[in-house]
Parts: sequence; structure tokens; C-alpha cells
Amino acid sequence: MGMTPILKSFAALSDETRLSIVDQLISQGELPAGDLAPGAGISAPAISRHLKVLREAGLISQRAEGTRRLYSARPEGLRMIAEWTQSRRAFWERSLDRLEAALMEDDA
Amino acid sequence: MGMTPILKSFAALSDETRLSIVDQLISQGELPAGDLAPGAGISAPAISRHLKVLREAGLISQRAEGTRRLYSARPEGLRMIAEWTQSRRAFWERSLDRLEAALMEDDA
DNA sequence: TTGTTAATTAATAAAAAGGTTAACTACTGG
DNA sequence: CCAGTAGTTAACCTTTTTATTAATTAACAA
Repeated sequence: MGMTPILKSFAALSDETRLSIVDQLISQGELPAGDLAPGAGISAPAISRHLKVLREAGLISQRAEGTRRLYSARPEGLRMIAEWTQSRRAFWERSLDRLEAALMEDDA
Repeated sequence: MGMTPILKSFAALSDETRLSIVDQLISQGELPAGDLAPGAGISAPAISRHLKVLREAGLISQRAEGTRRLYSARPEGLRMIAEWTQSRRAFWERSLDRLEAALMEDDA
């Protein structure tokens, strides 16, 4: 079942480990795969697979340098999901105002 | 493995079906479980379980009326995730500006 | 009480996610 | 060429997710 690309990106981020990887890349800039092991420590292959998911979701990019693979956040990808959540938030907020107003009335 | 509550809510929404349920409840207001079958049509038990997930994530609430279960969006829950994505977006945007500036320099 | 409707829970089953170790690829330095 | 390091892919296993049908609960109408 084909997920829309944006939902795929969204889903890629609703995992603690992957979210932490993206945050690291955003705040620390380009990093080799080996530097991305999160505190608790999962194996290198596991990280590698998370990176693949993130790459396929368009959220990070990869560049080779010698034997290393340097990863970095992909502005376009992140911007896309930022904008999407933004627009959905706008939609929600509008409706939430209505909802909350309705609740007030019920209380009165 | 305990996910933070906010990530649990976030994850609850990164599913096409559940996102659509929430959207319906937000835009159309209170609806009985039976009215929430999305177009393609999945079974009632399946919907019922999605509703349970959303309820446990604090995103919707339930009210009984006769034999029906009326569901509605929960403003506090939605507000919470809106604010969280908002703050993370802010963090990202700041860094994205830096990232993009860096890319410009490389091009030059 | 009996039958009907709305919805949930129980019991499986199938698929997806995520982790591990082991094997492999690809640079690099002696 | 050989050994070592960085990283990915393969093979496998376990856990989680999600769907299905069947059974159950609850409200109600005749």
C-alpha cells in the first residue's frame, strides 16, 4: 500500500532513534555513520538501517569520503515536513478554536 | 520500552487511517464509530482498535449515547502535539537556515 | 423474551519493524 | 598482497502491528 511521500517522512520521524539521528545531524552538521550511535548503544548494522530509512524518506543525504559515509540533514526534505505539519496545524487550530468554543457553551 | 507520551501521540498520527480519522473528527465534529470507516473500507473491529490507539494517545475522547459510541477530537491532546511539532520545527528552521547558508557558500 | 443494531473484545493469522551476528565490500597503510 | 577499519548487506529471530472472522456486550423495540 503506497503511503504518500509526506506521510512516509512523517512516519520515519516517529521513532525515537531516528528522530535523535536527525536532530544530531541538524545540530551538529555532517557526521559519519559511526558517530551516530545513540547513548544506549545499538549495533552499527541497526544504525545503518535507520539511516537507510531516513535516506529513503528524503530526510538525510549521504556522501562518501574514503571509507566513511558522511550523513547530513537534507533541508528540502525537512522543510517539506515542517511545512506540511504547519499547514495541518493551521487546519487543526482553526477547528480547535471552534471545538473549544463549543465546550465553553456546553459548560455555561 | 516506554515511549515519551508526546512521541506516542506523534506515532499514533503517522498512520494514514488514524490520521484520516482524526481529520474527520476535527472537521466534522463528533461522530459515531460506525461513520468513521474510511473510503476503501476496513472492518468495524479494525476501526475500533484504531480508535482505541487514538484514545490511549490522548487524541480523541469517547462518549456513550444509547448503543452508540460517539467520538470527538480532544483539543488538549491535539494542542499538545501541535505545540511540540511547533517547537521542534522552530529548532529545525533555525538550523536549516544555517544549513542552507552553508550550501550557498559551497556553491560560490 | 426475542430479535436487531452498534460496537467492542477474543482468537488467530499475516506482515512489518527492528535488532543481532556473520559475511561481505571497499578503502587505506604497511 | 595483507591486515585493519568503516560501513553495509544477508540471514535470521523476536516483537509489534494490524487485519480478519467469530463471539460477546449492551441498548432498545416489538
